Amino acid sequence: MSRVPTQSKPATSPESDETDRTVTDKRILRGEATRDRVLDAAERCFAADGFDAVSIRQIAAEAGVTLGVVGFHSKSKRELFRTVLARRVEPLNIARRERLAALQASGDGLTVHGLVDAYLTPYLEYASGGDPQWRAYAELIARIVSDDRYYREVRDLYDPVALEYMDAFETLYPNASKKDLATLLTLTVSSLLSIVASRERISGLSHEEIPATPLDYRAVLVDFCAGGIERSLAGG
Amino acid sequence: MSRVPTQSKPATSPESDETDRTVTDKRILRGEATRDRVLDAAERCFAADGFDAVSIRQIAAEAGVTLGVVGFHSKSKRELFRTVLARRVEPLNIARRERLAALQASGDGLTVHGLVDAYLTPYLEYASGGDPQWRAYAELIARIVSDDRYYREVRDLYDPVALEYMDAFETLYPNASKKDLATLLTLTVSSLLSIVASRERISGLSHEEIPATPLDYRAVLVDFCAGGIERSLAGG
DNA sequence: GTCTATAATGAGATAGAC
DNA sequence: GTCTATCTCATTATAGAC
Repeated sequence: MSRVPTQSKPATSPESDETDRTVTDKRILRGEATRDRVLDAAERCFAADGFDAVSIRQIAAEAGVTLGVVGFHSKSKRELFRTVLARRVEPLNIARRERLAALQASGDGLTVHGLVDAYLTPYLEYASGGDPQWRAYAELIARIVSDDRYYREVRDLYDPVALEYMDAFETLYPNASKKDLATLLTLTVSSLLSIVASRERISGLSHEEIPATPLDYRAVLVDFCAGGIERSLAGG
Repeated sequence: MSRVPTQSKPATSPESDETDRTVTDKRILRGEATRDRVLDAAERCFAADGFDAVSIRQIAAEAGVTLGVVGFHSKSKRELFRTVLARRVEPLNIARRERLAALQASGDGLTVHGLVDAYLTPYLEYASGGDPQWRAYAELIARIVSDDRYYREVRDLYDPVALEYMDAFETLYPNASKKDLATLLTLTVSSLLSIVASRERISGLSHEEIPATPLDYRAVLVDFCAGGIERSLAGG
């Protein structure tokens, strides 16, 4: 991100210096606001249609800027994609770590059901909250997880916390193999994301209306995953 | 599919008539073989990179034909996609129906575990079998299920059998709501497909090699889904 | 049925005015 | 920082030769 070089201009008076700095600050502020609008628009477009089906022109139109502006804020379409994906990882990771720490502090309270709930709920809450950008991000993640080509770009951002949860599961099932634990955690994540990605299918099969939010599925989803993990690790 | 009009040519002798028909048959044969090569190539390309990322040129190159040939065999890229998706539905549906019928014929043998196994195993077998085109198709389905934009094109082909399984589950849990049954069946399908789509993630999390085939996950997958359904319908 | 050639459109990226 | 204009390249689809 470049800055307007105020230092190179000779300061002839305090006033002019003050004016220059104000102008610069305004430009930077406006630039960051525009940048956010571009990232938000990209997030919505990528979530709705996928990386390959979206053109930079569409994103520019959605953001209300011209093509050149998008080019200024990100060098390539791929970099734009990665920026969109990366900027929301921290809040999710933090929420999951806090819930895990709370469970572990409670000592005997550590259960499969509690672990699954702690891992799934932050995502469900963001996906169901009032921020449409977070909802778009949730849909984007649900879309790319089934595509190794794109998931490789965020894997390193999400796997550390997933491994911490795997360790917690291992304290409950010390004899379980790493492979089974990794498989079951992956199935849990897939189930979580399919709640966001496949709500249309659910309502199609049940011939009922789509419930309002992914959070409405929390109970059945957590029961499904926790019950599945326990049954599988109990040995059929 | 057009045919070369042999009737418009005057038949001067039995021999020439015979020759004409032989030539025609050969042309048709060659055309169908080419058509299959195009569909196979499209199947592999769509499975590997997704609909939007693949160009018709790539498909033509993969099939070893020119651009015009692909255009001759399917009017548009989208029609080609739909043809690829539709041509393998029947064998899968038949296999699932046969297994369901066998379970129901066994009377008391009907269990959640049995139903889940019957629904999941045909796909796992095709995805793990010797035919690379079936493996590509399995990957393609796993890719598009998380994308309503494409899944709508095959939904009507798969949902009838899914509804038959839902009915079977309902005989085991008469009090369960349609919505819960649809949710749990959707979670089961998502789990199944993620075994094909997320094997790289599983091996990444477990720091082990990727097992040879999706069928290797059959036991843990069926236990997970069956245990999850039972736990969820038991009410937490 | 297959191929070559091309039309028509849209893509990503960037240089330069403001 | 933003915008206009354009370069370069790839795309889908199709018309017409063989």
